[in-house]
Amino acid sequence: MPVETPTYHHGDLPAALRAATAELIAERGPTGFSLREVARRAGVSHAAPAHHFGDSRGLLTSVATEGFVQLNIAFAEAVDGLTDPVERLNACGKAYVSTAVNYPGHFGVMCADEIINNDEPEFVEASVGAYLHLLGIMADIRDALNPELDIEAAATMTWSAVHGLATLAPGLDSVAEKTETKTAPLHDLIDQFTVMMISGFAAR
Amino acid sequence: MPVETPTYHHGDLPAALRAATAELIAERGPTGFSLREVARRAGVSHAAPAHHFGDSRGLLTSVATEGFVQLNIAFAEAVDGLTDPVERLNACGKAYVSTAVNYPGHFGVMCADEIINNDEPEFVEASVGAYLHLLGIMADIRDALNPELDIEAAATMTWSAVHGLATLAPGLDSVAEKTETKTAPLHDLIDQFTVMMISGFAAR
DNA sequence: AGACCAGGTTGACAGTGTCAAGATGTCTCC
DNA sequence: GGAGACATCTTGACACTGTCAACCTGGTCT
Repeated sequence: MPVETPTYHHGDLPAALRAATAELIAERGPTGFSLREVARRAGVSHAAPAHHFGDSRGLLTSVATEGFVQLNIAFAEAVDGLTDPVERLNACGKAYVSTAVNYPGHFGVMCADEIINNDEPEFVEASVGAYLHLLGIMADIRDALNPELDIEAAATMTWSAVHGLATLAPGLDSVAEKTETKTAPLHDLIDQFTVMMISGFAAR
Repeated sequence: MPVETPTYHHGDLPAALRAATAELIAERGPTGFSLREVARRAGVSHAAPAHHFGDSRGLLTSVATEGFVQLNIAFAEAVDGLTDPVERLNACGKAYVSTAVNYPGHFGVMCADEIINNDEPEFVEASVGAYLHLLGIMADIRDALNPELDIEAAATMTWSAVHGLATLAPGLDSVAEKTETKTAPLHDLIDQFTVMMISGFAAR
């Protein structure tokens, strides 16, 4: 996330545009996004965003980058003080889902490769950083539990599982209603998830 | 998926429109979808789709429904002849990812609650059917391995894991490139996934 | 034969992203 | 302090979009 220097006309228009974008996507989903609506909410003319972000992909990429930066912060806070790699993995899983739930607008574009410039340097740095963080935890787990663990595969599986959970989370209740079944709280699901993954990772 | 009776003007316009929609979404993603472009590809005027699907949500819902119907077929074919519940779960996981990869246009809208009418009866029937299929396998696994297994939680986790994998699959290679790591083939990942999940389900 | 209607077309409307051109405030340099 | 120079934002235009109303048109039924 680039730090924009406050400008004279508007306090910090780029930040305001990102906030409005996240808000709008949280309300209507990525397809409901509209550059003009964002400009309207930020109180500027329809062409103002172009001056900071080029086109709408640029703005969405900036929001996605901000989301990954936020995710990295959440990861760092989650593992703070934890030494046991298993606990660290669990904490990061919860942090991932929490971030997705708390920043739905950001999360909606973070993995939407179709609508962002996923080779923009700042975006690459933030997203790869998050992945490397997970990979580091996996390396610790390998060292502690199972020297033969394929850490890349384990990281991919963990990311997939948590990402899927975060993606489907908003619809889980509606499915439970239709099928007349129950849904466990997200928090508990992640705990069970971690237990399963870990027992799998340890099992060689 | 409703079976449309061939009409006199066009052979089977609804099916042609669904096919064009899936093709378009596969190319440009859900946000790149355009009703007029779909009509253009089907060789009809821009207002023709409305006659069959009401608005664009109706068309997208129909495509999503078709995707779930296809998924149910894939599930049925995958488990055909298999008696061991663990093998059935593994086969369904692969069928899920295969369907997502083979029908990217359909997959892109199947879980996109923001842009479809997810309470349309035909859609509910098809999507709930797929979930119930998974739930049935989980019940078999519970009976065979662990009577205390929470099958709803297990089903949610499995669906999340496989869905996440299917969602992230297109981007895995690009991530591997950026981080200079390796990515195992999808097929192998699912195998490892199943082993892990099963050992988790059986535990305790 | 005549009415009816599903299926499709045409034309209009407001809304969209993007581009070019103009306005306006702030900075630097002499 | 005045004058460019520049970043920032506005205005206006263009082609495109989804949706609606009005209009044809080929097939069906009584």
